[in-house]
Amino acid sequence: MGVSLKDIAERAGVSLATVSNVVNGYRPVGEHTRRRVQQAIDELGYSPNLSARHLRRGRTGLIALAIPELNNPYFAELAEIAIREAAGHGYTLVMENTAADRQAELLLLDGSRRHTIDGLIFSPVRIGRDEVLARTADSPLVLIGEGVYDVPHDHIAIDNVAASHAAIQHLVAIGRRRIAFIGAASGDRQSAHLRMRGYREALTSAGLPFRPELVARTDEFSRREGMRTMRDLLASADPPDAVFAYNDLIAIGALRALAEAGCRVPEDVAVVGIDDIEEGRFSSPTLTTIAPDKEEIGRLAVRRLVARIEGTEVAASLTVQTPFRLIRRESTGTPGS
Amino acid sequence: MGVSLKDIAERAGVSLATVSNVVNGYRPVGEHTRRRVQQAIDELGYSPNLSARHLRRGRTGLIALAIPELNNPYFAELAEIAIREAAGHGYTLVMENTAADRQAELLLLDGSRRHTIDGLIFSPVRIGRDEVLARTADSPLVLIGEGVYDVPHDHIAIDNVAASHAAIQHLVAIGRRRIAFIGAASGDRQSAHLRMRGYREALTSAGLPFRPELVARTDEFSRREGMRTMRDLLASADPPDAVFAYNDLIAIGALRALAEAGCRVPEDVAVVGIDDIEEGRFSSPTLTTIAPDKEEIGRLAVRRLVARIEGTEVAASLTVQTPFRLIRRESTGTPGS
DNA sequence: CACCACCCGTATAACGTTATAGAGGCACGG
DNA sequence: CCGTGCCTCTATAACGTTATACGGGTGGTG
Repeated sequence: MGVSLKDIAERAGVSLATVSNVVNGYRPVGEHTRRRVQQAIDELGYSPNLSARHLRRGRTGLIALAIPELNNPYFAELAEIAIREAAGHGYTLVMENTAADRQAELLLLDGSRRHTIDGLIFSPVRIGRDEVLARTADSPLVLIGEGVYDVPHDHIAIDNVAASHAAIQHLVAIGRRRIAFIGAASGDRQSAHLRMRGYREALTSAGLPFRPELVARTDEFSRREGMRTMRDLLASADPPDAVFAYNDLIAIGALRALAEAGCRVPEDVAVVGIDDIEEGRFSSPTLTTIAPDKEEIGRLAVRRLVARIEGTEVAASLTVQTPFRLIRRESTGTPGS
Repeated sequence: MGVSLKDIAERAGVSLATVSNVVNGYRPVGEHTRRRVQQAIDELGYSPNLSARHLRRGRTGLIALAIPELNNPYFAELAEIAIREAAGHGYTLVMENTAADRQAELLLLDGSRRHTIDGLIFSPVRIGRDEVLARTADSPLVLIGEGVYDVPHDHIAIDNVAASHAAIQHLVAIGRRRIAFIGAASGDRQSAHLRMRGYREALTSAGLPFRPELVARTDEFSRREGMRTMRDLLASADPPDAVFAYNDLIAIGALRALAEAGCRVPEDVAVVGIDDIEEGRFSSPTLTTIAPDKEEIGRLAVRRLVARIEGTEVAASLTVQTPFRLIRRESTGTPGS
């Protein structure tokens, strides 16, 4: 069915290798023959068979982006950026959904795609340093998001502890004293621990007490869980006057619970999230958030992975902390008002 | 680097072909040798090289899902379903973002992935029947979303006209008379025309006049545009008492504009969208919407594509209309209140 | 004029699979 | 005892590329 190099070669009256060289520009080809070959290519509508190319080259041209949930707009936005960047480097990006499942993460880390992909960009949730070190697959790995350190792989993340500090400081600055944290998690969710640590440290440095009853644990980082836990907090003996949420989705769930309970935001309860998803710019009230530089994270992750795959980058593994900034919106009171 | 069939064959003391047969189960293999081969596979940790397999089989194992925007939660949710379904059939799904750009759509439809993918699931925005008919690529194509008809390809969509009817009927039923439509579009956006037609027809059958000044055109189907156009409508001489939006994103933008203007929803203005994205279940107010069966659309699209690829399905092309239902939420007043 | 260097092009061997044709052994019926 | 057929297994030819080694001209140089 397809037009192959052979067809082009016959038509142009040259050898296979020459056509290949015209296509790849790997070796110089004389002006005259190049013309003829190019013309044959155009006429027959040739495009290379990637399976064959990849077989020969030992690469597949595919890279995977493994994220815990596609439905989380943060990851959808990140994926869009990564797909674009990958295409720019001649790679196709495939998405892998780990659903924040430990088994799925282990499988992916170490093999399920072993011969399918040239490299992996991975946002781990459930696994840590030991599991990453135990990996046997030999394709390059770039980690995104915090939680795993001191491993021989490139790593791109924001400083979660510092981000939490910024959020809490902002809430303190607008006069809040009883600041809750929604999104603490059980054992293996590393980044939840880091954001929690930042929360706790920032409270201390602001001279505020840490109150365990103001920390809400969630099973997942979803709107639903944000709503559920916010309701619980409101029903407690001494409800908070501010909420710092693990991410924007939880924050939006919290906003919903607050609206249902008839609480005014930010007057009664102020809310801050992390991620700066588009949704938070249009919610009522709009959501104050810590905005990571998604563009930078997505592009950098792809670039470093590609560099490793192609052997351009041989330096030791690198950890990059990308910048973030606080974006004030209505949920903590706009600067003007 | 990789372990190949050859390595397994040597270790197990059998031929290449036998190992291949054990792996694929294509031909029966004796119990004894099967054991030995399987053991060798386990010991050496073999996994097949997909590039080679695909080259040989003439298929890549990749299918593409081309959508206008990954950032639109509707498509993100659909993508997640399709990825899962594809994996279940042994295919890897790659996402293609057309950004609702005509050139990008044409390119994709007809070649950019010609040798990369076995089939394409396509949600066209800018192209119509003629362009689809002019396609030269020979891989199967499944269309999703409305707008292109009478082409020799499977096609899965909801009935946009009927969906619009349902939305308008609901608004009429709760007593609205001045119903606006946000999301009309210029020339080539087929589904916008269909939803607009349903809007117009439903008005007529409800005995309401069609008022051009209540139709708002948007450049894209985004929250931002929903907000902008809603503002314009509110500023007009005789603002609407209800809004039917092309999709939930626009509806959410409209909700935001209404909130900023101090309008009560649904008392002053009721709002209905289409898509049933998660976001609309947590917005304030929650959003009444027409819910397509995304699970069905995503799964069916993949299944039919795979059937075409593998030649299982040889029947003439089929158009399937998947069900939808109206979900009443706060933005049109809950049934109880 | 012989030699080397160079440029442009060719022939060919991989890459790891799978499908096809066929070889060897064994049982069975004639 | 031989042909026939089945059941396992093997040898091998593709699939479409790219990389390597090589050949045949041309021009410059000693």
